[in-house]
Amino acid sequence: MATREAPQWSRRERQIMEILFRRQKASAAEIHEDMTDRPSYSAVRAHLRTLEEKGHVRHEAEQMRYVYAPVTNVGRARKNALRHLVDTFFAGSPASAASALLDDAAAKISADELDQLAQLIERARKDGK
Amino acid sequence: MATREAPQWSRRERQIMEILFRRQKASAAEIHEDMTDRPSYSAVRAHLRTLEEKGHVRHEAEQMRYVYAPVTNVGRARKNALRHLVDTFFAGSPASAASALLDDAAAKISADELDQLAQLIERARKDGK
DNA sequence: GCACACATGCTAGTTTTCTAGCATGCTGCT
DNA sequence: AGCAGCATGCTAGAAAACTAGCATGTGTGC
Repeated sequence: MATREAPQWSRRERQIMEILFRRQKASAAEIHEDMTDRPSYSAVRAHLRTLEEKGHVRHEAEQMRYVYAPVTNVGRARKNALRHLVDTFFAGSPASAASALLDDAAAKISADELDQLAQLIERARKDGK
Repeated sequence: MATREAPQWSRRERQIMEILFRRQKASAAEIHEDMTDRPSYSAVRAHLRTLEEKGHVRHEAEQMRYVYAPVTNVGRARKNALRHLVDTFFAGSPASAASALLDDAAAKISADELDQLAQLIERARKDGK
């Protein structure tokens, strides 16, 4: 178990997909701007085209330009990403991952958010019983 | 802000690095076995060699064979990976990520772990004040 | 000593990824 | 109409990734 599959995307494709996941949708120009390590605009468009051919991305025409979005449901992608990260870095334990999250960024979590998390834990406790 | 850089590793390299992060260290043969989508053993070794040249991996001789390990401190890699995931999928909010973690896998978190998490939250609350 | 098992070093070819540039079409302005 | 600005479609070449196979070295058992 826990064997690894080759990532489905190439370097650039992955970079583009992540931008799309973050922005939900974006034009080729926006994606291009979002990259530090910027290839030509043309190259980005070409990648979008191949991503579309492979079925990872779709586009809509929005007043004269295309706006791209991931085909995969974002929630599902999120879960996959989480699971993958938990597997590779936290020996499959979501609890360790959560605790790393809390630990590292404690300062940045608001009181409200802490309350919400506490509630979640409370609920999990009850479900578990 | 939140611009994206091209991933530092190629497909295969990434796959290999993740196996190494998960196992901490492994021989070429072990890495090879860990892949579903298996290239030749030789190819794996070649990748390890280039990863080593690029400084991502180091090896030690351990009774006649090489055992490879990531050069990056695993803790640091973990944090990077978390930050990256939080940025791309949770709009930079560690709290949302943590809550997704708890939510999704609630069933799998033991009572003890829940207690620990609750403690962490408690502590974060106090620090915040 | 010799063959076998199993390890690494290296090289060269194939495949995929990545890229730029040009052709083209549409819109709005003068 | 003619032109500028900005969009897409496409193609072909460059660069990087990926791979296999052979050469080689070193212990182990017969």
